[in-house]
Amino acid sequence: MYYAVALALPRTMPFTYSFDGEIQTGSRVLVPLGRRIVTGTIVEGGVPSRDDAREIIEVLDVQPAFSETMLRFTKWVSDYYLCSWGETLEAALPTGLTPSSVFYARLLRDVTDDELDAMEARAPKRAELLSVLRENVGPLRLDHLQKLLSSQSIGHQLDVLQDTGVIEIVTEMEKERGPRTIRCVQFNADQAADDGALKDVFDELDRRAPKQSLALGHLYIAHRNSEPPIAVRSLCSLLGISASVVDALVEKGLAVSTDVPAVADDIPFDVSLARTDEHALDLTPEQRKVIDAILPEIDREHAEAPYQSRVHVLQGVTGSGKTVVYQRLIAAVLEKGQTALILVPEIALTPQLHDRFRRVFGSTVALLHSNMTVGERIHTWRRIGNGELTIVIGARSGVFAPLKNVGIIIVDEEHEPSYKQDDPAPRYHGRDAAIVRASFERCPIILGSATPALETQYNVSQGRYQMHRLTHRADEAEMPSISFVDLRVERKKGSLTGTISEPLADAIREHVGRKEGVILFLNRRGYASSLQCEDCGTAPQCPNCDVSMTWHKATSSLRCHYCGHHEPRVTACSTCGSLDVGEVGTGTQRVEEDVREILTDTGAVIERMDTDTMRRRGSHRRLMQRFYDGDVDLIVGTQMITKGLDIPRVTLIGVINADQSLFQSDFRAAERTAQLLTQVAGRAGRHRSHPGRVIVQTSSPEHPAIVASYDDFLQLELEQRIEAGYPPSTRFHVIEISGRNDQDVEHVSRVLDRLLPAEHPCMVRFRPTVPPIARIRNRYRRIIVMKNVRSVDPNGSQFRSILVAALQAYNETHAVSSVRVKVDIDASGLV
DNA sequence: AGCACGCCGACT
DNA sequence: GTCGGCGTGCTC
Repeated sequence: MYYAVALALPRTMPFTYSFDGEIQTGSRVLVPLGRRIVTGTIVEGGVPSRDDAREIIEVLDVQPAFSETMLRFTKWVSDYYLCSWGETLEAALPTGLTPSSVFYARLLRDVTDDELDAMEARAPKRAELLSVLRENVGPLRLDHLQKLLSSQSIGHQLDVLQDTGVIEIVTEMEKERGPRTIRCVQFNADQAADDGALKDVFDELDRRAPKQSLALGHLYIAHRNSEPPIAVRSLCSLLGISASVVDALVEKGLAVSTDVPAVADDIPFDVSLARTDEHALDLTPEQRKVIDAILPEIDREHAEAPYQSRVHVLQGVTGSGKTVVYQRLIAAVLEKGQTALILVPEIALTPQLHDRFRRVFGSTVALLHSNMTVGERIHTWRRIGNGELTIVIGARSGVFAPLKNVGIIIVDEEHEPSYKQDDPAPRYHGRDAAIVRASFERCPIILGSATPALETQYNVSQGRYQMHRLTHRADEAEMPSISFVDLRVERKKGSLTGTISEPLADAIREHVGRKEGVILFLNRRGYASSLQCEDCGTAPQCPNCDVSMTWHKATSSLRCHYCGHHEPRVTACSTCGSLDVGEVGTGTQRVEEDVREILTDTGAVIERMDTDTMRRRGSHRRLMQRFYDGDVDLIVGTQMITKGLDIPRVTLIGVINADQSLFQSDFRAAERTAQLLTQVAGRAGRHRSHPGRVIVQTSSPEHPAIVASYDDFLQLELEQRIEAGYPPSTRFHVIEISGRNDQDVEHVSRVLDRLLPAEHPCMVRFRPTVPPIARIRNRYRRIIVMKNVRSVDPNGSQFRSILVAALQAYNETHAVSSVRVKVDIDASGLV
């Protein structure tokens, strides 16, 4: 029997393998690939035979990892975003469920010092390899060995050593890691059968090993009270004993130890930041209306005519109670025995959301996020697959959660750019993929946001999506008052304290003086400033990328955001040698210093929140807690601050420079700016007793993205986009060509330029250009921008066949492997 | 994507 | 001979 197996190789069709037996479609299998062993997925059985077909080594699943629906869905993603099916299937599986082979080197005999010395002269590399291997006891992983020798390739040396019989290469499979476990102990119940024997045991222990007696006594009482096994660590710290005491009890058979899966996401957050028992809360009339509109789609009978999945948009101002609407609808879905999928942009930043769902739905809520360990993720994924967990809250990749019988999908903050994946294939959009999944699942989908994306708003106006609005805050708090400070005027007056104008400074003092919470928001991508020579204007550049490096004062280092390169502070300008190198630009660190100056001697506690300070697990949550409790007066932060922040104490929000995200060479810059400002303003003034205030500093107080209402802005922006031929009137795609050698890259860009038709009614295509960042990670770049005109080519099929034909022609006849060609469908706009 | 294979130039 | 540094082509 021959099977089509999808492998995570770029632009390849599934491979054919043989197997003596039946395997269900969607199962993961281990197959040989060259000299490696990799995990693939059975996508079809009973395919035509091939002479060169090799045999499937092992079937990894009893129950297929992918359902029929998920196979069709992942196939759609691969076709739409132009990658191989195997790449999408790999992205859909948690890391760790796609084991592959690992190679080890093992020393076969002793190597003497003399032998090594002799080798040193002729083959230094080989000698070094052997000596490293000799130092280590046992086999050494080849990738580890390569790192130890800091070498690109050690293949040749290994071959020679293997041929001469000094070493052997062992192949092993990566072991699949289970969930993180905690070692627990409990009393061995068999011992309790006979009270007399038990007493003897304790008497003996009291004489010989009092600590063991103490521990056993504790375990015995726990056992009598039918308590669950206790963690060894807790027992030890409780009784002040060491783990060896417990080991001894286990050794004697008096106690049993078990490994219990640890639950990762139970970092307690004990304040109920909002309503505690929201499920019992009365709904506002607006909420009621939305629920009533969507509920019939959930309550419909299966027997009814095939249901066409509907897309609902829920536009609700901050605090209008979107979450409650989600919860009510999900409750209805669960009642029918179905499951629910919730996508959020960045889970690590929205712990409250999880708390709120946990409170209502208990332990059936699964969280999938990047901070989980491999084991935790696998454990959760399995429990979702077997129906133990019925509600999934996940980031972008959560769209691939193995839920069965999905009854509703919710994409919260649907406008967030982070839903678009851009580096490893598939370069999919989480929201758009979710809409497609909903249609495969035949269930309704809700796109929620206070500031819907322009595309979404456009689809509403075209009648494709159904709009629902929540215009009032559920807590009946008033909307904050917004005022603008013209930075141009303030600058002329000379009234700025660094980055902060006098009106904002006054407001900060006033609100902090009243012990109310203040947030200062910096809306720029990135978070640090850079250095610049004051004589010639040169800024230190990254050696690998054509960008200026950012200046991190705390570590006194320069860093590149694109490749991660970092180096210590430069003392002199690399171009003119001047020693006057100063800081430019505004980062949170800079703003923090300015605030400290303004609040000197007030004893105010000021904290910073950006990717730098929030790297550690749980630090975001802890800072929020302190802010909530009033232990922190003011937070300076980046966009991160707009997420999941729900703190009544906050009565003043200052936007340091609203223009900073406005003038970027990207067609979504204005939209993003308007969204950020609307979102951040919504964070103020949560209670009637504390009216909120928002102060926006800007140099363009006339720009609609800054001063207009969000809905008005969308209207204006839509006209401009249509005029310029940008989404939503077109689909925006980018081909990126990159490589080490600029000439090769240039050559390939010309080849592609030739292969793609210059003109076609269904598209507007640009000639290859050098992007604003001409080099990243030492690779030179070109881009070809293409706009697929929707009015001519409604479903994009015309454009698709043109593009696929060009790429195929390139790969078959012109491909240069030193140059990489990547296609970004529905690109974000940042090139 | 990995990885082997082959070719070249440098060094010894 | 050794070694590193590419570019090229293949993996059922």
